[in-house]
Amino acid sequence: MEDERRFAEEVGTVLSGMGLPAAFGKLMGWLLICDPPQQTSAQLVQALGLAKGSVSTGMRALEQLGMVQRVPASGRGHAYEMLPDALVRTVDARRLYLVIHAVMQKGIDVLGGDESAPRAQRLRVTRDFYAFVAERIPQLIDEFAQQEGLSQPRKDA
Amino acid sequence: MEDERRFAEEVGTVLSGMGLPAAFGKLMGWLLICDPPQQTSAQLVQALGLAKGSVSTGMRALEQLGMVQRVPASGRGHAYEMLPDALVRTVDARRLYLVIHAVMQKGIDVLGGDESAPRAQRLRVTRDFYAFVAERIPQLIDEFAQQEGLSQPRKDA
DNA sequence: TGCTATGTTCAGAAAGTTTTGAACTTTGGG
DNA sequence: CCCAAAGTTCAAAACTTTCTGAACATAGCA
Repeated sequence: MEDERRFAEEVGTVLSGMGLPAAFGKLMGWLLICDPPQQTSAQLVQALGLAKGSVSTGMRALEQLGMVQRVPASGRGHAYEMLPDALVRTVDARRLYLVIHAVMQKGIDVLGGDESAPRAQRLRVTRDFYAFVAERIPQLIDEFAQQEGLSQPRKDA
Repeated sequence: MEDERRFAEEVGTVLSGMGLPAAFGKLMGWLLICDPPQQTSAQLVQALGLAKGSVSTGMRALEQLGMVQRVPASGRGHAYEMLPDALVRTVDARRLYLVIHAVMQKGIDVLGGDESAPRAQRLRVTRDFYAFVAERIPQLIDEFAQQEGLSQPRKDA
């Protein structure tokens, strides 16, 4: 019980060290380990000692990342439940790679758009690498999903 | 000239949006596009309008990530030069994946160490996924290096 | 060795982010 | 339709991080 809460705190610390809000990490840690897996906002407030506002904001983020889904709760309102493959989805952040790809292309354009120019080499290698990674990540995830027997978690957004 | 400086600023903004210091991003952007590729601290201070301290700190970080190397400069001191595959190296952040792997294992331990327990499922899938990714990333990088004709950028740290 | 260019450190200022909680809105039961 | 529970928003406070620049250290030339 207390160990589980401590685990949530620890995930909070780790994610915080990666530049994410601690509240976000605590919620994630708790939802990974809590019993039952469905938790209402009120329960999360209680369990983690966070303000209602922080839970609201944090859960919205987790939802938008596709890590958590709402489920009907008895009475009114809803509960949240983390998906089994929640963290798998986060690696599928193709957007990140595509942003870098775009910036590198812009750099090449600044240099006159000549890809073969020696000065453009670093930019070109970087651009191509991120394109390569963005292309490969979905394959990697599929491969894992298959060997693990998960249904494909392909995200379309 | 002015476009190039603007490019550096833009990389600063993008990386800043990813939780990294803006000065770090500006240095990276400038080193990706500058001519000549070798730049002294004084030149970086001048080009980017950063304080000496910020350049010093930022360059130390870029060096430790293996993105930049010191090269002898005429006169005293040294210059920095970004490696062509600098950003390729940053994806090879296996440490990140292994940290998450370790946290998930800890969570399973909190639950009594029984991997087959239903409650441990989310933790187990996550742990295994990060192990999988940590294992595959080097392969992915090698594959890219080969198709691009780069010498292997394997980092041992 | 003295002198200057170069580089680093670090304390405080500036900037930015997260958290909180009170006010507000929404929802659903009776 | 009213009321209470549930959820959201947002401004201000608390906190954290980055940036700056002056003081300090180091290295090489003469």
